[in-house]
Amino acid sequence: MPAISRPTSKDVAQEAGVSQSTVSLVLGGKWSGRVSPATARGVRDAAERLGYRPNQAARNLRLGTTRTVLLMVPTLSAPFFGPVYTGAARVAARHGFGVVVSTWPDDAQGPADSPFGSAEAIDGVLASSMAVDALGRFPGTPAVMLDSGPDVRPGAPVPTVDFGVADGMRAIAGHLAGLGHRRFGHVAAAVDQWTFHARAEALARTVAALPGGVLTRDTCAIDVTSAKDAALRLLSAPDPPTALVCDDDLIAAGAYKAARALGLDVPADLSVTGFDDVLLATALEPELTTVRLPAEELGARGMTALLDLLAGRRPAARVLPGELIARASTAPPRAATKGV
Amino acid sequence: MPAISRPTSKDVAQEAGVSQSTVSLVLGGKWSGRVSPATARGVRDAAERLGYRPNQAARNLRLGTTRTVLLMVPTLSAPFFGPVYTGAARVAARHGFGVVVSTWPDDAQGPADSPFGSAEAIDGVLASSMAVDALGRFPGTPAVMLDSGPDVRPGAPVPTVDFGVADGMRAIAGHLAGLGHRRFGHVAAAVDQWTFHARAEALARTVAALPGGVLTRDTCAIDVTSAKDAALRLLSAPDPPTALVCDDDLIAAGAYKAARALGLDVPADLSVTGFDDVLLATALEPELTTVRLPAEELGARGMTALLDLLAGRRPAARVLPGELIARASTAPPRAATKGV
DNA sequence: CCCGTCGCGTCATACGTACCACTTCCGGCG
DNA sequence: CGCCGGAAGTGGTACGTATGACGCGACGGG
Repeated sequence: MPAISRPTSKDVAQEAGVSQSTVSLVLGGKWSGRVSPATARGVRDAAERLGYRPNQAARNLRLGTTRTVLLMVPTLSAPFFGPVYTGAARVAARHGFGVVVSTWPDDAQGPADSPFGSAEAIDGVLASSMAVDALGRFPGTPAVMLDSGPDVRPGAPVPTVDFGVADGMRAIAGHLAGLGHRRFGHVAAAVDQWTFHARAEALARTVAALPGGVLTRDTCAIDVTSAKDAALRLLSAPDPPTALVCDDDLIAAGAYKAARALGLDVPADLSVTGFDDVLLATALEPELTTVRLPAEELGARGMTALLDLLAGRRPAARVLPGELIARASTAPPRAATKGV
Repeated sequence: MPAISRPTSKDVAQEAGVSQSTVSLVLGGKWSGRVSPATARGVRDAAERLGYRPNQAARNLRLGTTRTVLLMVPTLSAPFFGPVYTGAARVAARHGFGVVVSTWPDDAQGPADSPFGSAEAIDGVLASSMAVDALGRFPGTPAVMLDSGPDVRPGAPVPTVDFGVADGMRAIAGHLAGLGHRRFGHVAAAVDQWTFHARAEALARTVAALPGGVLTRDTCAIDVTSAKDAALRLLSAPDPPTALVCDDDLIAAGAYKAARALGLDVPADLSVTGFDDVLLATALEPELTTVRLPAEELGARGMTALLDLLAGRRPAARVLPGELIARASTAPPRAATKGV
């Protein structure tokens, strides 16, 4: 299999009857006063005729830059990170940058020294907080953290783009409190990440500030069955909560299952809320009240910050507000309804 | 901002007191009888001390290969393609290859007209059928198609890895027929792709071969509300179907909503089936009977085929069987139950 | 008539790596 | 003693591109 070698700029030069330098000038676009329009057209035609595509490796070597950034996320199998990629890739493409994705620790196999294969020709790194530990693999590379909280790496400050999850959680709690709920159950993700700690703390503070507010709490993995079990534990306590606040839409799906298993109707007997507003939220019955986190914009903003950093500008830290989406899974508690 | 230049193999050579050639030999691993163990250790130590990382661009240029393949999918925001990536990346990493993702037509921007557009340094392309049209952007590049059907590109044969969707659909129809269903409604995706054509044809043939079998059909986009509308149309016909066969799990979620809107219980009044077995299938209530398509294995097999192709081996076409997953959304029809 | 200038291009080089061809050292054998 | 051969390592070059430093003819002013 003789790998057919693609035409080089030298071939184009020969075809057009000019020198390789001229080809480079013309195709590089900076020939304003150096090449006559006629010659430029000839070069373009020759390139077209031969189907010339510049060799990226040579260009990268010459320029010392790859115009490629690495997006590090824990997984693409979860519904949340696809849109993050989409937003990041859109902004990158607009600036002529490419994006390579690395999932970590999903890719924990292969040569242990580099789970990233040959993708190390990188100008910068955009890393989700869940992949923060892998940042050390790229010392000296400009980086931006996503959703990691404001206090990551106090020694070596790294720009961050975060969600306003605390505000989002306060909005949820306020919404439920406004409906008359006082007994809250928190089905929390057992994941040691800033975003979940922030959610838990915001909920706890809001409930504590509510006259008569009571909060119970249980934890689970981010999957349906584990969430169902945790919800069952909360609901089988004496004086069970009238509203389950879930850290995540998928966890809320587990809460639905728990309610169904106990013969409770959502939302008449039990209000349930999620977080993130992934596709699932509108596929469930009833549709889920949740907080929309603009994942695509997170990727876009993060990429913008990273490109700023690469251009020598200092990016501003940025917080993207979450938005309460009130759907059909929340309603006044039975007791309150009776009370009125 | 003086971009701090990383150490090169020349720096390592100086540090170790040897020539650059020797550094290359040692770090390249092919020094079996050419370099003394003592020298090799010295080189390794020096490299470690300086934190040397080889420059990928230079290596790519020298070797004429990038050890990187492009995965082209329509989007990462849909739940199906994340696992495809995961499987592909796992196999690639095991062989020292990296994967870059391109979503298309999601990324429909960029200076595509210029030959200096964002041309990627790529050894091969792994393309989902939904992105088949973009293959033309990489002429002469080895490629493997995923889920495109056996007859794509008759002129220039391209290896393919497909799902056995026809068998999967026959399994669904057989399962429903075995429960006693005779009146089927097909909520079909209005997408012009082989996989959906194959599903429709397999279902039509199976129902036609069933004594007393009746099939009605309506189409929708792949989203919940559009699917709900299509399902409502099918269910509001005279003599409505007792089972809705959906092209996709998300469409099945729409069918659930239609059933609920009409006051029908799933599965007592209406059986519903999906396709793909994405995360959603077990989050719904009742859990969805569907066909599991091993998406991760599709990516893995496709990558294996592509690496074979790159190595000069001729990959065998491969079909991955779908597996019927009978859950709680299917049951005998009311009429049949009464009949017994 | 000569020299500066300008428009149009070309020469040469460097980026960092891998690898072929070559040299040097040195012990052993005829 | 001379020669051979293997071990150990080095010199040099090429990959394809971008770009600063030049060449060169023509034109025009002094």
